[in-house]
Order: sequence, then C-alpha cells, then structure tokens
Amino acid sequence: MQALPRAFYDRDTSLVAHELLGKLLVHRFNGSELIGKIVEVEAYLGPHDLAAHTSKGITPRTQVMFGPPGHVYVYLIYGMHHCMNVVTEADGTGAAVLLRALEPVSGLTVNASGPGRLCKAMGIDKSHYGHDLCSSSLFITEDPAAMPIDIAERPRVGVDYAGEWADKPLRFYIRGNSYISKK
DNA sequence: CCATTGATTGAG
DNA sequence: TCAATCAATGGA
Repeated sequence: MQALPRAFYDRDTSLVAHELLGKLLVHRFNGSELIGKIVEVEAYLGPHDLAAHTSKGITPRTQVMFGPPGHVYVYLIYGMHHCMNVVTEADGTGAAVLLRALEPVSGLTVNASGPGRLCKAMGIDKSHYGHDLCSSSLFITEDPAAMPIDIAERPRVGVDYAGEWADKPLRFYIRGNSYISKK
C-alpha cells in the first residue's frame, strides 16, 4: 500500500478535493489498521475565502494550513468535535480540504459520516496536528478496487457567516453514496 | 428546536 | 485577562 506523493496535494485545491473522493484514508496505530473510503469533502481555498480559517491571517492554530502541502490540519470545533483537513497547494498558500465523511472499508466500528464522527471513528485528535501524510502511520492511498464515480457539487455546510462565499459550490461528494453526512 | 463544550481569538 | 464565537452532534 503506497501513500499518495506530496505532489498530489501541491495542486489546485478544488482539483485535489475532487480527486480525494474515492481514495482510502489509512490510520495505523497500536497494531491495528483503520481504513475508510473518502466520500465527502469540502474545499477551503485560502485567505481570500471568507469561510476558511486562514481568512483571518496566520495564527498559531492555522500556521500548518499555511505550511507545505500533504500535512494534516486538525482542530477542535464547538468544544467537542475534532475535524480533519488536508493542506493543499504551495507552502504559504493557506488552503486545505476538509474531510467530511468516510465509507467504512476495514477496522471501522462506528459511523464515520460527518467531520466530527469521522475523526472519532478513525482515532484522529489534536495529536495529529501537523502530521505528514507522506508517512506510514496516517496517509491516503489509491483504492485498488476503484470504480468510476459521479461527483456532486453543493454549497458548504455551516458557513453562513461567510457571505457570498457561503453559497459557492465547494462541497463535493460521491453521488448516490449512502454514507454522506447530509442529503 | 436546544444544550453541550472548550480552544481560539480579538478586545481592553 | 475575559467574553464571544464556532467547518458539529445528539436528543427533544
């Protein structure tokens, strides 16, 4: 099983978001292996995107999002849920893709539909902040059983405060998949 | 609809 | 230092 190369992430964020659909997220720890297929994502384009955390500029929390591509941006939302993002584009851009839902493939015992539940199911928490996906413990790989998929585009979720950016179709999911977090 | 929950942020 | 805010979920 081969992790995707850093060059995969060093491209246009919307393109990376599209191509992440259908890929496998793998987390190995404590001798176990958890695998889920990515079925829903959202793209956050950078400081000019008012819905992105980087729109306020670089802070201790968002600095990894401004760093080199292929790293993980994990944060706690509403005091109780972790959310996992993948940093995209060149060092300094401040863009990322939020992973919103997984289809269980191996080792997953609970529902992973929704960004908070996804992290809970995969055992992701703030200790993974800044983790390099070009590693052997937590990474994304091509699905060996990949099938052609139909991608749907919708406005992002929970970003009403972002003005015109709230309406942009930057949420992508595999049409017809029953594990997406919202209909 | 509503409560929960705490890191992060920006103000003072 | 402190209060307001939030890329969510689960339950009434």
